[in-house]
Amino acid sequence: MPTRSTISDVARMAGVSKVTVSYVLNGRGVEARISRDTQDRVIKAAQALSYSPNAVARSMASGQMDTLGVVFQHADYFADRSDFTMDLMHGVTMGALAARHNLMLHTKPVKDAQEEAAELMNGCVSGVLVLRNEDDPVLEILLRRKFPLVLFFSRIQDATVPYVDCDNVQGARLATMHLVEQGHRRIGMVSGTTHASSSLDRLNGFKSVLEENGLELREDDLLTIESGRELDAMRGYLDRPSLPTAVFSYSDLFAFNLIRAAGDMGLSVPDDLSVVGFDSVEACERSVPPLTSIRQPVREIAAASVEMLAKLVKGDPIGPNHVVFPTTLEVRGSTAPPRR
Amino acid sequence: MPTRSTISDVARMAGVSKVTVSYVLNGRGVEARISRDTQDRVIKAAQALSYSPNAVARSMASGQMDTLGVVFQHADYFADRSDFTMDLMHGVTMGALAARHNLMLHTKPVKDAQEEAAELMNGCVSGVLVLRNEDDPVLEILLRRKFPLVLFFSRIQDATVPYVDCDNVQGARLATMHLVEQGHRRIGMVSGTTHASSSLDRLNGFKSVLEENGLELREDDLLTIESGRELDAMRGYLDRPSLPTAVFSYSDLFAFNLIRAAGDMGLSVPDDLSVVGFDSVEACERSVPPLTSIRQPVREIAAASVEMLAKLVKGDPIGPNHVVFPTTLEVRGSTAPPRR
DNA sequence: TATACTTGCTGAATCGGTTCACCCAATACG
DNA sequence: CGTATTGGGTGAACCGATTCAGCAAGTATA
Repeated sequence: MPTRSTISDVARMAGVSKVTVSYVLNGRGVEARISRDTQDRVIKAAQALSYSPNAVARSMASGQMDTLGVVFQHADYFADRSDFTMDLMHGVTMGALAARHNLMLHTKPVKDAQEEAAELMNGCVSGVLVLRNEDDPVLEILLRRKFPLVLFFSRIQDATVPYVDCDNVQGARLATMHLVEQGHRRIGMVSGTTHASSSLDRLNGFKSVLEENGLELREDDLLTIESGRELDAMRGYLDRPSLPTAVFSYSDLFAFNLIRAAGDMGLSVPDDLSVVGFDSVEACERSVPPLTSIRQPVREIAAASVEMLAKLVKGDPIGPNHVVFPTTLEVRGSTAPPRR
Repeated sequence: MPTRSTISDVARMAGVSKVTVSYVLNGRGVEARISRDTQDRVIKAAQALSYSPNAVARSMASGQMDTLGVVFQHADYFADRSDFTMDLMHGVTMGALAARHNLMLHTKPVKDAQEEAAELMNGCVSGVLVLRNEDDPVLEILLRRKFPLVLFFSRIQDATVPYVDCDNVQGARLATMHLVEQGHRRIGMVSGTTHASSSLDRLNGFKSVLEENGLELREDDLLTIESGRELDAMRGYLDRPSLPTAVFSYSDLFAFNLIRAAGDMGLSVPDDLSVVGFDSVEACERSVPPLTSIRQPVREIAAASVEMLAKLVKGDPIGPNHVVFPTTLEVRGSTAPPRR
């Protein structure tokens, strides 16, 4: 509310023009050949008035903003208290810190994709980090309008669109190979929504290992969770006369539910059923049994995404426009050789 | 990057002036007496050009922004993966959604408080949500400059500064009364940093109950954790010839560490030592023993803070400028009557 | 017929900066 | 001594909206 001092105030006080103030305060004094003396006067005046430039006006004039947007799939992205989301937030904030940018969470309600895209492109952001998938309408509009964006934890067919993600195929392969090595011959999978690239990649990685080992994936050994009601779905999955001896789960969350469902059905993990998760959240260590899982470097991926986006909006070369981080297998107690 | 259509483009296409377009698109057509006919033409043109107003220019002209800032204590606020932080994020995003605002995380690095405050006041935000404490230099500057702000999960002496928080005194009282009711006569506390209002309030609530029950707080039964090395501090605390039979802990995190330290020292919880935490994080239920704790409605507090800030910047009456949510006691297995 | 409202719309100023082209004085060069 | 060159600085346009005062034409009132 209180009226804050402007560049004109500083100019007046220093006895120079706005232009001079602008140059000096932006460190372009030399380039604009402003004398040391004048520079000092300007700086003194600025300090005296505790002036600091209005970011809005600056953006308006220069067309550049120091803010990057972050877009999630849905408004209540933070509803589940997952390590994944926390690590993601930690990663993006650290990345933004390093890139000297602020971060904008797009939370203004919108009525349709068109409006959402408009909001994004017209917000005070110069680019956005997007966690969306193929054929997301908002993503489509942003791409069509060539708005600077980097996908993170997701990717789409169009290879020209930059993304940063972990190697989901490799992660799934690690998990599956681990099960194969333990001697499992009938392995199932609980997959995530077919709309997410991570889901499809993990499924493909899983299938590829089965194939390489001459193992067959029975149709009903693959459970696809589109959304919600997981526990019920898991129960249904396990309530069959003949079951796989091991299951690779799209996520740790699914895995925990699967283990719980197994318990409900009187199955013991890992004796009756080995389970591998994905994400290696902290709870893996405390769960009973501790969950074998695939770790992806969430913070690093998030930070790298911001870094890439920052370069992109700045016009710097971004190097490769696909950055893929490796994953690692962390063996805990939920996997064991199948019972004889 | 691609040049986007401006209000002038729309004006040209519709054959009217920019002014008219502005009025129509802002739904002020009636007020400005624009004919239905003209309005239609403008709207058509805007759609044809898929125009949407530049938020920066709009803010510049109107002096209002649709963005609220969020400021935490430190840059790596998301480093610990706590339910508290997740719930806070969930709350603020939901609140922002309801208030039709975007949210800005201040992550640009700064060299001092002065610069940080300047960054905040000059960023594209019209007000900030602040989680800071008494005599925080940034907070001080913001207040001195009368920049719109709402404290959340914290408060300061100055009663004119609005805040939203839980009733920390009452929460501490609930916890302590529970221990007293169980028959404990010597009760200790692990307190948090003396810089945080929540910490002081909980300590005061704790002390008040002791006093009311004629119980004395021995000096060495109070452990104050300023930061880090908690586990060691807990060990030191417990490594004494004579111990309290119960301890109220500032947070669940501290409580878990205390329980762990107790285990290390061969003490059993709750047999040798009852422990009450604060926050009632999810892990309370899974821990061994499950942790008795005080629940505060983090999401509601966060959402209410945003709501209040939104009103504040809009100039609407905010009602009471202190909003305090009650807390509840959740009894689990970590508390029991003292051993005879 | 003159006056007063309405209706419908727009010109110009403004927000607070940035940027480009250009100007003036002083010194250097030939 | 005339012409470049350099140092030091500024005027004016512009970014894309908003807002207020005012104008012109048409209708109602007296």
